[in-house]
Amino acid sequence: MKMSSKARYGLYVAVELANRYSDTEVVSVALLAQCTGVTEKYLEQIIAIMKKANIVHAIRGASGGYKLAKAPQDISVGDILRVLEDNLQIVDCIHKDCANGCNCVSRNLWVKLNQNINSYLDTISLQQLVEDKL
Amino acid sequence: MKMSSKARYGLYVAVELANRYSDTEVVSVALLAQCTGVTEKYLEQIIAIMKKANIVHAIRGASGGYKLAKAPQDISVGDILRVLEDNLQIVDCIHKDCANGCNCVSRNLWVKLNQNINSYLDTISLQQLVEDKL
DNA sequence: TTAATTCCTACTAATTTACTATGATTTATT
DNA sequence: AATAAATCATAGTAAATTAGTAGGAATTAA
Repeated sequence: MKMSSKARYGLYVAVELANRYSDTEVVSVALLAQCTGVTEKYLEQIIAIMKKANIVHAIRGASGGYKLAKAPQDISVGDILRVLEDNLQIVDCIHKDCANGCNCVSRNLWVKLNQNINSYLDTISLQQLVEDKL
Repeated sequence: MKMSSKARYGLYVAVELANRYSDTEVVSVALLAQCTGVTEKYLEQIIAIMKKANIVHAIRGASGGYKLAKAPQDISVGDILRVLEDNLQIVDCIHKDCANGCNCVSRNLWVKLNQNINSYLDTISLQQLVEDKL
């Protein structure tokens, strides 16, 4: 039950973009890689997922880069982590038809735990996170 | 960020033992394996961890088996999952000295998320779980 | 003495994660 | 038009973790 590097790095990227948030400027992967200490190539893949989920917006070509698709106060940490961490689902069987062995009282626990985690992470905006107001 | 099979199976075992809780009777691994659909050999390893953590108590020899070390209302789901799921720690870097790259605002988030998960799971006793009163 | 059980520990197969690598495409700048 | 700086797309691989399998020793009730 570890948060993956993918999700952690993705959040780091979001934090860096939030710190540099502006209507006009974009940030290159090269700079994000430098700030986060993650390779450019790996970040590209992670950012691609975030782009697809409309968390970041890209400008292609020379002097292109990435920016947040919305203002930091309008993006929750939950929004970001869900797209990078398999919808923040703690166990797979919740939505599966697990006829065998799946103990239903435990299953209810997983559902509640999921709700707990998601609703907590949804209360925190990227803005709050960068201002360290948790 | 998936709960491991180890932790899930361990909780299933705890639920089965809670359902059969009595001062005198013990339950064999063979029966637990049958109820949970997990192999005896794998359950043995999982139960060994739970025994070491004083969650279950063992009686060796013929007609031996396992029982809960405490009453179901005195064991929390958090108690069980922590011993099976690396102390329910969502990221490793929290207690490490991560000089490079570790973005501290994110780190605070992991700490809070951990607290959130642990405190939720600590409010739920095995008794509540088996009575499905979440 | 036997059979039923827990206990101990080494090994292995499968899966997932975390990258690396290559190159195409796009676009501002000169 | 050429160049350079950037994103985009996708295949491959190495490392780590997870999830078991396997064999047998130790214990104890019957």
